[in-house]
Amino acid sequence: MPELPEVETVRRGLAPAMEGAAIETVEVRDRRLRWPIAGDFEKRLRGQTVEGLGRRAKYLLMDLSSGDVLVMHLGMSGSFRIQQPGHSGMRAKRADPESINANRDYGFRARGQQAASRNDERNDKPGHFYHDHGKLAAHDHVVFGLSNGATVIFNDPRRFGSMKIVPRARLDDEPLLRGIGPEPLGNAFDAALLAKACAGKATSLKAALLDQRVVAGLGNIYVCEALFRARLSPKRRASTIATRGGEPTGKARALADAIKAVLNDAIKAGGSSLRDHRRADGSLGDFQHNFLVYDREGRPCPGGCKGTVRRFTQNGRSTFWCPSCQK
DNA sequence: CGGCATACCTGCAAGC
DNA sequence: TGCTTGCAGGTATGCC
Repeated sequence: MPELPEVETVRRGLAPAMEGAAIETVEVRDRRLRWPIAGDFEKRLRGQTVEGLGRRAKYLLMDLSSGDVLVMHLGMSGSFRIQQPGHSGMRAKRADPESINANRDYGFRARGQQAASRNDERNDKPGHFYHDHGKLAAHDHVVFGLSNGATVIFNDPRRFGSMKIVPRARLDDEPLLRGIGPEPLGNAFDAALLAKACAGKATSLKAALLDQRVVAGLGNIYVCEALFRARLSPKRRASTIATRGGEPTGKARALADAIKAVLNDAIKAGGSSLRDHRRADGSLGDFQHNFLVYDREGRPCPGGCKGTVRRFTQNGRSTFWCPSCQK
């Protein structure tokens, strides 16, 4: 699912619910993510206050009062949702967006109702919120119960996502993050930096932009979209947008501008919802309606050039483009 | 080292 | 209807 705009949307959705709250309970229901969740995971999180929620490339970084950072990746199918006290965790069907909040129940357990898990028992008394573990769905792998009553749930059908705890002081040495290129929405990113990263690269522009060492956070959708906006061919050698010294050409400027614009537009729309990506509050992102070429094979070129959007496989993944105006 | 294929995993749609 | 096939938003790993 998620590229930079979707991860940023998730971050913005989770931050208000998590920052300043303590993690009271951690339930790992399936440790088999991309790598097994470490054995001390729960112990290192329990009791910690969430000091901040950041993002680097497609990673979410949860800063904890212990000095640890929880480094999380959504893989292809990961998502978070928040259950607030007083709301059920039922998710609306896509065809029925109005029902998102329709299925309420009480955040206080009715008398005689069984606690759903041992984690609930400590809060299972009148006047205390319980963490609503009773509404968990398939592929809900990690459940955080917060001191403010909210429950934050990580769901990931394909289990390509990951969670790893790293001491903040060693974040710079973390292999998952080390070597990642510039943040495309950061101040440092510009045509010169992009040109330098592409200089000398024999591979295609498409492959170069997918390489997280060149630019952070782009994936298949936004690479296709940025290349279209810049009218550059995905097949072009990456080195051809820089001069020999790594100096930017006009093409590098166009591409850097296109990358920033498409990411900003997508974040503004709350990301793209292809299969079931949602914001953490359950609402859908809208940007998929603004795709110009991605998943639009056979349609007329949206640039009005009389060409047709085509699709071909490049490095094992679908590329969508307009061969008549992307050069 | 750079560039490329492969592997990991589930769900869904299309085709037979 | 039910089966098979291919494809999906990512990235670490291993091979040349």
